[in-house]
Amino acid sequence: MPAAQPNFSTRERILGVAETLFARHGFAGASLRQVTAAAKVNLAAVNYHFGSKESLIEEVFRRRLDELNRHRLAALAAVQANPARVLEDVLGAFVSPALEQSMDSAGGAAFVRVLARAYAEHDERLRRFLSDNYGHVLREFAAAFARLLPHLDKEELYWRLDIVAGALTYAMADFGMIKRKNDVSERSHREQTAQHLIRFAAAGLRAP
Amino acid sequence: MPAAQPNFSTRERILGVAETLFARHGFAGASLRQVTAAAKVNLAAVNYHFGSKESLIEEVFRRRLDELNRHRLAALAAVQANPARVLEDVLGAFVSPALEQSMDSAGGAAFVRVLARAYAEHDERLRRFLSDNYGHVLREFAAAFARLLPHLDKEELYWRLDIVAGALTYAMADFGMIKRKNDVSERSHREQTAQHLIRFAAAGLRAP
DNA sequence: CTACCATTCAAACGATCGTTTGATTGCCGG
DNA sequence: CCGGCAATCAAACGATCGTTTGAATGGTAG
Repeated sequence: MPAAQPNFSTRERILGVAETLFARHGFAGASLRQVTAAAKVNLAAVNYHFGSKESLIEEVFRRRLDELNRHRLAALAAVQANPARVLEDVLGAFVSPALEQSMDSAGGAAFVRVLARAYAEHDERLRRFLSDNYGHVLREFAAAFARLLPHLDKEELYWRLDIVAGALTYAMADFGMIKRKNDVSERSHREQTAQHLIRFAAAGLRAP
Repeated sequence: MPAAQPNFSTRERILGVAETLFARHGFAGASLRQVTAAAKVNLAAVNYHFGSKESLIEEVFRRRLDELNRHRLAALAAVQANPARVLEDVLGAFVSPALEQSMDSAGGAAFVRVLARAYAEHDERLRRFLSDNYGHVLREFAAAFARLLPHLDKEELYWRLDIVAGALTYAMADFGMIKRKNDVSERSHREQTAQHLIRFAAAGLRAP
């Protein structure tokens, strides 16, 4: 059960707990009663502060995506400034901010899982929301990859980026079989994940 | 809305529609009332034929997994018989049966999505069920990969296979952004997906 | 102190959930 | 022709869902 952080405001406690429970049980599977009970707030607080469950879901995304997008674009800009940049640098600019976010905040690790779940939901409304708030970042990265992979035509590049996105989402969300061992810290486990991902994806993208 | 195939038995109609709706809305998101209405059967038929919703979910898996596992192991055995086999052959033995299954049957395409959803669900009971009915196949493939990738130690290999599994699941479930164009048949779209996947994964696995 | 306003609260709303019941159907062996 | 049995059916069960209501609370500006 997710911790209810007593020092935080009602609104923030709801967001934090909702993030964790959505990650664990899905959007349909986690009820507002479970969320408010774990957050130690009144049931009606969700509709008072957010209007509806759907708006709460969107707010869970917006809170983290704003920050994540900013960091990703900044990291990409820093990489682009280096004329000697390689594929691994651009991949790192995409992965590292997600990695850092999942360390900083208590629920950050859960958010990566929530993001992965959103992909699994074919809900049209949710996909549109993500596309609106996320699409321009993906497009900038696609352009950066295109410049480093001139041997791939546009269609081939899109195919591969789609695969990369899937692999990234999956691995960062810990959907796979690999379990973190007890003698490895959460931090170094995620760092290892990112490192393996980047190496793998770079090789896949470079394939003739 | 999924088609209710009038010629099939009540039991089979339920399984087919459930597969489609679970793929589209998730296990918690698709209700038995939606399933039975679309299948044009009585609501009580689910509990009569399957006992519970959870048992229905398991039966949706069992029906296709039995066949899929058989075909994958057969394809792997065929590949292993060839001394000149390469990485792409083993990857093909894993991907092709899923590809063919998604063509043969009406709901086969949906099943790949259901399988991907199951990974996103962190439900312990469901993961155990999948591990029991699926684990030995994954282990056989892991051994086959290990023989072809002697430069990777055991841990490194597991990391990469985990990434490959994620990429495969994601891409085959069409979770990504790439949309099938109208002038491309469903069949050739999935064949293209598989082909790109295999090429990408082979390069990623071969990375030094 | 009082009046206000944002917030919290217990309680209830109607809808929908998975499941169960008991009657009804229709086929099939004797 | 009839008894039995698997299958289907309408209806209802209690539980839980997201949401709404109206009163209680508590701090703050006038």
